[in-house]
Amino acid sequence: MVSEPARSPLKRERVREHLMELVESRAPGAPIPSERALCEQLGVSRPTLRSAVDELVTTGLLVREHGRGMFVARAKITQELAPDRDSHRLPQASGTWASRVLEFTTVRAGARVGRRLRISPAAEITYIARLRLVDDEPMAIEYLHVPAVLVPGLRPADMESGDFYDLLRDRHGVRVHEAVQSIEPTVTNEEEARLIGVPVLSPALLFERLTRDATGRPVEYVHSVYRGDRYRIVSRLALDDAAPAGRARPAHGHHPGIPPGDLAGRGDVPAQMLGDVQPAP
Amino acid sequence: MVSEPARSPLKRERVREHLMELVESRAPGAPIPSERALCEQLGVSRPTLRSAVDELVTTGLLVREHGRGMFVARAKITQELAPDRDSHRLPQASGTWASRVLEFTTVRAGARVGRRLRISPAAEITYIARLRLVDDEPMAIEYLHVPAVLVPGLRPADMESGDFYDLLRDRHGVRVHEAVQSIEPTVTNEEEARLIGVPVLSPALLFERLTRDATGRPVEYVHSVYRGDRYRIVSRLALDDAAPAGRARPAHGHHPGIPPGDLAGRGDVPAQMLGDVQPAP
DNA sequence: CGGCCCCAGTGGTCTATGCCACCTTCGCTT
DNA sequence: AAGCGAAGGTGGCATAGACCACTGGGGCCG
Repeated sequence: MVSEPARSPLKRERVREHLMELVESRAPGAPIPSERALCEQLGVSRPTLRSAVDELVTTGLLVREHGRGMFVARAKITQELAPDRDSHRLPQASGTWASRVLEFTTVRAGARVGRRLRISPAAEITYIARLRLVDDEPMAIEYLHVPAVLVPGLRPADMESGDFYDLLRDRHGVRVHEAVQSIEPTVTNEEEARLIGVPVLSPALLFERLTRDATGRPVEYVHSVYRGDRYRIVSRLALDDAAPAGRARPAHGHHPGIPPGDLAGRGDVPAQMLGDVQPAP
Repeated sequence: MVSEPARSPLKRERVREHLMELVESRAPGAPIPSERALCEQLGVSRPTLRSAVDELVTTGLLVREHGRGMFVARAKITQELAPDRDSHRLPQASGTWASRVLEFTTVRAGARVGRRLRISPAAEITYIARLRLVDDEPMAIEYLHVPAVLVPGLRPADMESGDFYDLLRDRHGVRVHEAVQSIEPTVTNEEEARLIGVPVLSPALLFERLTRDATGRPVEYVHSVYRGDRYRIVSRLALDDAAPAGRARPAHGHHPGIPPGDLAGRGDVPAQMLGDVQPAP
């Protein structure tokens, strides 16, 4: 990550070095030469130049604007390891949350979603994509998949206000009971980046959730992407041996980020998660 | 991301969809056809095919092996998020965990760590960097910072086996009580990528944790990076209205990934996190 | 003068192609 | 039988060129 004057046999590396110096010599927001001009200056092809630029865009040093040019990034999007971050952002639950429906259709479930919802791939589902906003700024994209038979007459406007689970209960007689949710890191693709307003390949959190009613019937499959530069999860962990009476002590291994002791590991984890069974051959 | 039978004008999109179904129809670790074969099958050029594969690789669905081929990624290690209900059975982390100490020194705390641990920047801390392995494969890097006065005589070997919190209690008389932990997405830098064996800029989870004893005194500040392609967090959520008597119903907003209803914007979350107080200007 | 359109320049996508580095395998050599 | 080495397949890197989509401004036309 640091200097290293050693020249790499990779042209990309050399180009990247040049670009970084170019960035540092300019003020934030300043334009840099066009791709074609840089290609000629550096004697490389455009795909090579672009691939080098891609890296700098990912790390947040450069921004591209279609039809306008490339510019030195205004502020660091993603901070590198050492979190000197002066700005520990506001608590997650703060701000005013709102939704904007991007898409609302009834389509066939298809193989993947059908498997998760335990319905036929040909069965119809209500598919809803909505943007989640906090104080009018995009925070996440949510893709909902609900078996169509469960929510007859559902309208897009229903998804822009109020609580969906309340709606399910009060108007469709469906009471959500439990959910299994997975959280993993990812990076944004083009569509996600555009919708939540961050560069492509920015860090993000990917949530997947399968919700069931009391009978165990899947009622919704949700897939959502939260921008990583504005969202984080905070948890308080009780580690005490002498826990408040009557409450089981959560062992270390129960918390993400606190692996079990070296000899403790073994594992049969729930083989099926989110209903996506993958029978080994 | 999911479903959406709508065809995109982008070939990459179409190719990606094909690849995803191909991945899901195979067991983890199974090989998929070669790049050149897939190009012919799908009628696209190799750069296009490769660009689509790139997305799935950074997403963690596919892995490439130079000279061997492409394979469906293995399942992720999963851990359960702090269970708000009594944690039932099931071990929360799979695999056999081990550690390898990379660095073990005593240094001055410095401004950043000193602030978090509530000690003088000039005070000495024991700094430990260790690699966390699961089934002998690198899973995470952990950077521990502990006030040196708390752990006199601690040796590197102590950090390679057994539970650190047990060690603190039994040998140093320090009983950890609670911790505040934040989880956020990031991407690997050069060093991290090298240590945990993933490409640079791969998705990863960044944990930060401040642990305190019963008196509220900070005893450890941990900063760790988990590879995103092999690790995820899974949580079971109880959403029932009619919750078991006497237990508060977890409101939606309390779960990451389930934002509060549109009008609900509330927010009581610890204003200060990880001891890094930053009064808003 | 005002509004519209067109056009040049920019990034975005895709193709076709070549060569290199790496891994596996299989047959030849010792 | 054991070892070695060449061949063929795989992913990795880079090229040159074409066309599309978007932006902004300047010139044309009303």
